[in-house]
Amino acid sequence: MNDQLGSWKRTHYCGDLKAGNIGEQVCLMGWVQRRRDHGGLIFIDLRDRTGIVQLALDPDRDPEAHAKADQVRSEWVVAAIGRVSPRPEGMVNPKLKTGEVEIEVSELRILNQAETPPFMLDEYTDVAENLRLKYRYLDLRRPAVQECLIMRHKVTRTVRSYLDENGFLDIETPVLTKSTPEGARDYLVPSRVNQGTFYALPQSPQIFKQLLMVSGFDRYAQIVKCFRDEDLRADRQPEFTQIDCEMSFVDRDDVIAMMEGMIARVFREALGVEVKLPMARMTYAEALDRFGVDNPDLRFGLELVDLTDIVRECDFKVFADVAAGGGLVKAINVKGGATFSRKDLDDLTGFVGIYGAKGLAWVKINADGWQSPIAKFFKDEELKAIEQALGAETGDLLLFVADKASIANEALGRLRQHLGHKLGMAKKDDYRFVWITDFPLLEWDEEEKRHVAVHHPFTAPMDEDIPLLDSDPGKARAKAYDLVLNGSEIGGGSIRIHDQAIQAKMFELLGIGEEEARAKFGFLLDALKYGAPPHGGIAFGLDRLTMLLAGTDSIRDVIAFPKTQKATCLLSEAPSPVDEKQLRELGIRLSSRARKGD
RNA sequence: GGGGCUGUAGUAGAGUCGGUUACAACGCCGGCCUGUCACGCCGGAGGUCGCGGGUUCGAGUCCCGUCAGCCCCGCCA
Repeated sequence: MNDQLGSWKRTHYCGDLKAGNIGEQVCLMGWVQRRRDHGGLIFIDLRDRTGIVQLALDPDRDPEAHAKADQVRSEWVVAAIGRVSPRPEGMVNPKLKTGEVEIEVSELRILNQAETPPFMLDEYTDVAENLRLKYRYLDLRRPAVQECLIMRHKVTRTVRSYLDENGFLDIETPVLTKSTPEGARDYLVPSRVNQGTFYALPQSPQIFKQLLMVSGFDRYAQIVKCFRDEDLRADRQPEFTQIDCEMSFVDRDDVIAMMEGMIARVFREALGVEVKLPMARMTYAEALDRFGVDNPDLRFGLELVDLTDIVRECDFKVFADVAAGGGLVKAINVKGGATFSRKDLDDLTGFVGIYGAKGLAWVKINADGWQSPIAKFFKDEELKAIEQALGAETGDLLLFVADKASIANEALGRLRQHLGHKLGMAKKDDYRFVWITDFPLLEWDEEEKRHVAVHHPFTAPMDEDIPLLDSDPGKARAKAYDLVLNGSEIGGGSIRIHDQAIQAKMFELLGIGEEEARAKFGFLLDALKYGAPPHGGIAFGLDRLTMLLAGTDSIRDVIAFPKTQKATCLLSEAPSPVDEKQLRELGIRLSSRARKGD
């Protein structure tokens, strides 16, 4: 039989008690982390979200409370009244924040019992993630997991106050909205009132925040859920949260400066880390050239070197053919990498294969020259030129990828990130920010045989590239920018098109016909006719940002109730079938395949 | 859609070459213990080896399929 809370009022949190509280009468409430029964004395580690404090129950001092403590088990919910006392000589526990004190309990109430949990809620037990997710409410009791969500709270709190201080208005946008072409697959919601039609959940509030600028709100911001029905990754969930901002009468540098200030403030208040401003910047072209990717990790070197011109005339047919065919031959120098085993090199070859590279050439620089399957194809002056370009010294390992530009860059760029981490060159508490700018506006989609927007269809071209929209649209650059931290894109945005004619031109370039543009985006095109101010903005991935601040490798760690890789919730068992009646109301009939659960 | 890793008491693991009754740890239950703090000591219970099929005299172990979780490619403006 449980005790009632009665008139008891909690006076302190467990983790807050220290030597300064000695002598005070306190009332504590929480969960039993552990009970240690010495036959006579019983110790209970009482836990709440602030930490743990030790309750001491002495049978001589209070037999009734001691008898109750005898029944108590792990994860039972108890309340205790007692006196904060210093621990006896030599009994201080330095591992505990509250280790200098303990509570001499005079009265104990069992508020609720608990079944033995399916896994131990201590810091020592490693539990399979599917079990953690099924019992997420128990998993969330663990301090390490709570820490991540507390970090998330600190981020949102800081962001909200910064944006408020800078005149941003928090305005909600619809969750039931209109499906748009371009971009990710939409989550659809059937309409009961208008059978046969569907709302879409927003991939982002993009168009609505632009409309708010047209309305004259000047600065908008929202911490908002977004939905994309695409496959999951360690850093991707189907519903995720953006810090979404938009500003009027600004250009790129204004947005960047405002947002740098916000990120610096977040790092100061959430981590105590000072970020040096202004942050570094790099063009997209430079990032690709030096690092092979548009999200470079700048904590280490290992930069890509373009050898295409050096090997153009060489006898190694693979390199020469790629160079002649307009591809790239690039390499990185792994300092001291000559110790890599044959298996290491095979693994690295497999690694670049994932990104489509057909091979990975390697050279070990030994004291007596090149050790390499391809050494024999190169003349002395070519060897020298390659060594010089890469700054090669004895003991180094040179790794080459030759392929069309997109594959050579990505494969070697990913290899660089991989090796940087594997070789311990990326320190966790080293935060290297860089803005990537001057993205291309469009890229050619081979499958669909048309241009698609690199950022999104509302991104403004650079002023000087506007004429290119007619002559050579593939060459036009965008007023777009991404913020990259240690190899992760944490945010991205752009200056938007505020001119109706340019927006219409953009749709045309994307192969969206006038009629389709009208049907899908007519309300935006109309709005742009009624005095849209120049405007632009950005959105940060709150989950990814929090991951980096919390130092975890999985986005699930910073989401209270995350979904599995198959986009299911192991706790609630969503998604699930619905009643036939619900479907009838919506005018929906399932295919026989769907009914069978194929 | 594709590639890879994992799946054995409640938990996390060991289980060799296919061979007797599937191990020890933590947790759980009972007993002892008045200064522990991942307390200690003694005893006990606890198994659909993910699931289905196959090979074999014999399968946790080998083969095929399947399910689930994770990592990755594609996908994610």
